[in-house]
Amino acid sequence: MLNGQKNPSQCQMVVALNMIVGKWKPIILDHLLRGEALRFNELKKLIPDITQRMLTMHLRELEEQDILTRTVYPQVPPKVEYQITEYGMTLQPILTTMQAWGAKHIEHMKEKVQ
Amino acid sequence: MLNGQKNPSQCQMVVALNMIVGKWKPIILDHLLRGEALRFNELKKLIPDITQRMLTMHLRELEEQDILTRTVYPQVPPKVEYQITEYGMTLQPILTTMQAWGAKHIEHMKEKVQ
DNA sequence: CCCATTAGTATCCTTTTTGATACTATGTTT
DNA sequence: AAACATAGTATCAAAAAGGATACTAATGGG
Repeated sequence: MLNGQKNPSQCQMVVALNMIVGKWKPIILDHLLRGEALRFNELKKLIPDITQRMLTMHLRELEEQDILTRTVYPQVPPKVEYQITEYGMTLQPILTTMQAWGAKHIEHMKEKVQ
Repeated sequence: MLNGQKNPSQCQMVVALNMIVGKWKPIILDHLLRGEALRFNELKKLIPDITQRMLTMHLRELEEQDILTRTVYPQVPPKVEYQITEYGMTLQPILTTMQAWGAKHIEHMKEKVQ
């Protein structure tokens, strides 16, 4: 399972992990994985506590990694749409697996407390 | 898929993610998921570039989350063994899914460069 | 008595990540 | 002419993560 363990960034798991780590990235991905294009401000409203700066940064990183597309409509005021790519959709199994595990883990923690 | 999106830490995906993020955590988990108990120094040798500090910190976090057990043998020099728990084993699907995706992504990146 | 061994701690420092806040461009509307 | 809307930047500050290095305890062996 491990390859290149000298530097973690050569490890296949870590390569995958790096696509989804970032304080708000899984949440952004989750919204976009529903398939519809979303404007910057729509995402901002869906994720109220994110700062514009972090939203921009995460979106730019995901764009650079072919996970989403950024489409600028030459209008004023500006309109910019973000949409998941086909390649980005391949991340779905990772997020789904994590979501299922996370749900169970929340139960696990409740038991521990009692 | 999203629940509690106000604070990312309430999101099920993020809960799962938090178990495996940390520079060396997936690598530690990968070694322990093979099932055998490993001593501190054995892990250190398997992961040469990790510092003792980070190894200790990651192991303690994983222990606290019921992912592994820490067994101290009262000997001198000390012997401490770390072993994955049954609960920790349930992380396997996440890591396997990520590993498969990571492998494909490395190919994807190669194509992009050429 | 001194050294080696193991599994750590303690301290300080650097890097990375995230946050707060203010600012910008530019057409449209009032 | 001023205000508004959108999608950002820029700058500085704070917090979190990680790294470097030195130190420790206890005992067995030489």
